[in-house]
Amino acid sequence: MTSETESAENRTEDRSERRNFVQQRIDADVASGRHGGRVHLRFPPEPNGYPHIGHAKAICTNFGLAKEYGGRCNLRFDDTNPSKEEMEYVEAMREDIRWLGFEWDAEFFASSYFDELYDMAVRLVRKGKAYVCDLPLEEMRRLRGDGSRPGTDSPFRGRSPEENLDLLERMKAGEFANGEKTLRAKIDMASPNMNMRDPIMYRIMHVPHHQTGDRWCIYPTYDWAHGQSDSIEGITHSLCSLEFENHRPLYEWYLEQLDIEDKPQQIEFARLEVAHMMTSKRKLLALVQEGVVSGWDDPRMPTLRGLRRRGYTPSALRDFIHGVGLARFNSTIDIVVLENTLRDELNRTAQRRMAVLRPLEVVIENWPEGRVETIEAVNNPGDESAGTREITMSGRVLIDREDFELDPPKKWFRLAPDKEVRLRYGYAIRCKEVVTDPATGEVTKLVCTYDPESAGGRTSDGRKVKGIVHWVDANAAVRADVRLYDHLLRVAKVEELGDDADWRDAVNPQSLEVVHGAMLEPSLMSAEPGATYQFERVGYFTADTVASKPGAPVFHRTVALKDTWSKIAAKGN
RNA sequence: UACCCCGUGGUGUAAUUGGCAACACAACUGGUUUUGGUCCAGUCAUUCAAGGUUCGAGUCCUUGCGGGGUAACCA
Repeated sequence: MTSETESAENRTEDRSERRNFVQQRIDADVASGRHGGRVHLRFPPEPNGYPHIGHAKAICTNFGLAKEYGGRCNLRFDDTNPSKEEMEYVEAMREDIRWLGFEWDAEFFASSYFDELYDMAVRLVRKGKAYVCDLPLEEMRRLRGDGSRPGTDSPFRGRSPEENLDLLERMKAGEFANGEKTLRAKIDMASPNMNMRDPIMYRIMHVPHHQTGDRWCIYPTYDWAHGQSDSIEGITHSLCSLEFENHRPLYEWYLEQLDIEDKPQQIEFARLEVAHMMTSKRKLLALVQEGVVSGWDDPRMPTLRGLRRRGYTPSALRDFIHGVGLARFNSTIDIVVLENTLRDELNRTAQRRMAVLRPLEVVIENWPEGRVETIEAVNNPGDESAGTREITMSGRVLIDREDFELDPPKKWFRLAPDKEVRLRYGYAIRCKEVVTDPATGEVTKLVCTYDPESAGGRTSDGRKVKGIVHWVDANAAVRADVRLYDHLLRVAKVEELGDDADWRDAVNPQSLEVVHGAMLEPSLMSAEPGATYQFERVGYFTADTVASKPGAPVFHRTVALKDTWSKIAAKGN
């Protein structure tokens, strides 16, 4: 039983019940035979940054939908602006898509179509539907007007197709400087839709391109490239985010002018926004550059490599995205939903271990001198096939400082003076004496007794021991650093701080806490980097793939366990 | 300001297209439990507002209110 198959099954099951608006559209098209009944999608990232959780939504949606309909999905790098793009990001994207569990049917670059796109532009020029404009940036902006005022025709709008053709060729040949001329579609300067006010198709950029080198010095804009690229690839449904809504008429206009028959359909849906996460490339870059995080793969980052290193699994991410659904409404989902999806999976799959983050020594005074007992511990109570392991117990154990209170609050059923708790898998112990440092008042040691009849969950007289604490054998435990991560943002959204606040104030200054000298069950020493365990009663922890050394893993908290006690404590006090 | 899109529990999505408002998470109650975890049971909305059409409206129409997007030679 892998989580892979399980989540796939869930999806199929859901298919008959809940259909989002995109599925409903595709259902209708398949039924009516539009596009010949084909479903062909594409995922079109611009290679200008590391993929993050937002990309995961688009990836899962496009590849997932294609799979669901038995259709195809291409990977297409939307590389029309070489000044922002790099091969590094192309590689990262490929890697992360595969990690998420998807494979593209074909890979393309928008730049592969530069020749065809140019020929199409020539056709539009010949038809009198495009012209070369000499207006400088500022002037063009002024003449475009704004929402309440119609624009004014460019003085170059009336150039003849012959003149335009000549100028376009010379633009392509590199005769002009950056910004000196543009190719514009001739549509309607009075359109209420700004995108239709003679939008730019080509701009001059004397910049080398990671795919085409210095072959081109004019580059198509997104609008001019996108629909045509879709059409060339035979895309049926072109999914994009909501902010492209106003571009749809232009998308369709170009296809119409080019007499394209089986037109791909642009469908917009809302981006994913997760509270306490940040997906602005600019801001993430700043965090990396300013050393706030250790890199793009820092386990606090919302990047797919950050989440991967943190211990997120592809299936948990897919399940999360699937659960969020698709809509045309901008919403923010709470990060606890993401965390819960992960916990849900890890609860089923992660082996249990014991680890004490902040050790407190417990001496068991009636434990027979020198005796070491071997105890069999279950690896996963919900999965018998996970088997068992052996741990040892001696007269000196370590428990977590959080599990002892000198003056316990109400409903406390952990350890306290003269109170009894059970050591998980081990014996019940009672606290007889508390040793404190006379200088600081800090508790340094507890002296306890144990009930020799209390192995295996019972007690000598049948009394109930409500509290159970995790522990390690002081003589066998191994020392390690453990990193505790918290949300990168201390507020749900950066915008909460107000318009003139510095977004850096939204960053949680305590997103990382390093715990030195945690004591772990010895079996954890052989943990493979990337392996995730549940530290019982504490949370899920992953052996860090970067910081771990052979035989000396460094663990970090992937996600904490649900903590009911903190709620009770908060209410009761 | 103009144009476009969108308003369903605390959150994210459903509602057989005009027919008993459903699912998940969160929260709260209780039960089980050698993890205060898991698991189980239960509780939690007259669908932004007003009006209209209709036997019947979350769904259609009008107006208002609220939120978002756009007004780059970015995508």
